[in-house]
Amino acid sequence: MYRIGELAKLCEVKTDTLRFYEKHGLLSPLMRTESGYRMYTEEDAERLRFILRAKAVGFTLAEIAELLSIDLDKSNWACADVKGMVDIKLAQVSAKIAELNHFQVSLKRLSDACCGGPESAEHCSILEALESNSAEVKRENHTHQHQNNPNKASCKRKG
Amino acid sequence: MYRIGELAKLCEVKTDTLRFYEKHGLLSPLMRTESGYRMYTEEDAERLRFILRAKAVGFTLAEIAELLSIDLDKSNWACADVKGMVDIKLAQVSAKIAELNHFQVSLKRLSDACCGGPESAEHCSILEALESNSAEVKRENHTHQHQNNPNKASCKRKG
DNA sequence: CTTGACCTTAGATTTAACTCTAAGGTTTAT
DNA sequence: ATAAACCTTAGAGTTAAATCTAAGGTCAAG
Repeated sequence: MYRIGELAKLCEVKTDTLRFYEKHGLLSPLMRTESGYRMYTEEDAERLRFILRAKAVGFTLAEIAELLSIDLDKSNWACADVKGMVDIKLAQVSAKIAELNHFQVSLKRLSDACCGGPESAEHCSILEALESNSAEVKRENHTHQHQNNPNKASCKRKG
Repeated sequence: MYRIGELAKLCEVKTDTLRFYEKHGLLSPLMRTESGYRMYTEEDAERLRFILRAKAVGFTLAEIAELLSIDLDKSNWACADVKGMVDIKLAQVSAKIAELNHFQVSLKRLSDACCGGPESAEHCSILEALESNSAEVKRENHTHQHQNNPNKASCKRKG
């Protein structure tokens, strides 16, 4: 039997989080001491680990609540139901990755076009790309290069 | 000159969004009609497009506000400053992608281990994986296969 | 002159998952 | 017996970016 702080430490979460999970119906200790302290059993700890594992693969708490209720009533559910949830989540995750890949490609293109030097941003390719409609990002061509920093890669490049 | 609804339609955002951007200092039309209607200039429209382009590469509104203020005062900023912001965002995006890739791999593994059929979830590999500590996901081996659905791929696989 | 589409404001609500605060009761170690 | 470390509750705050609501003013057409 664990007190809330003990279970929290054991599973590396905050006590706040355990109370939050209780308030949202994910994990409610069956027992309380006379003075009202929550007492968690090993079974409660297992349930918490289930929650944390499900979180670790990307499920939201609402989805985890559903998974938990299925888990407690397995015989009335089919593999198709469970796999369905996983596959929906997989599709969501893949969609988010696709969006972020888009961001990543665009950001990389912006970053690569900019010299990143001490030159004034007056001709910064990044700002120009954000100002203009074009999908393409133009390389900088600083007409007034700084005399200092001779070791820095020049922003003048062919193209 | 555009009224708020016109600019909103032009740029495919809601009027609420434009008022929200104004409240947060991103886009404030210089003019109002006598009756108080916002009147946006072409310059305002360009500024909105800047905002939308920056959003499209993943910047938050707070970051976009910073980019806009740099853009209005370019000569006092260096390329390094601008590129720095892009590179920080790139790192954040890459980190998020890495996390989601982790989710994706785990979910795929869970999905692949489950037959997804009408079999009872009592021996569902996905639930078992969430219940147990092991990183590995075991394939299902339904001892009581359903007699119907003979066309469905069997959950019995070697391994 | 009235209907409908548009505009104004301030402020509340949404989503997700906590995180924190205040005010107080309990347990344990010294 | 008292201080430290723990626990309780209800409820507010956080983050981001809108989105919605209520109550009302403006404008063009018929």
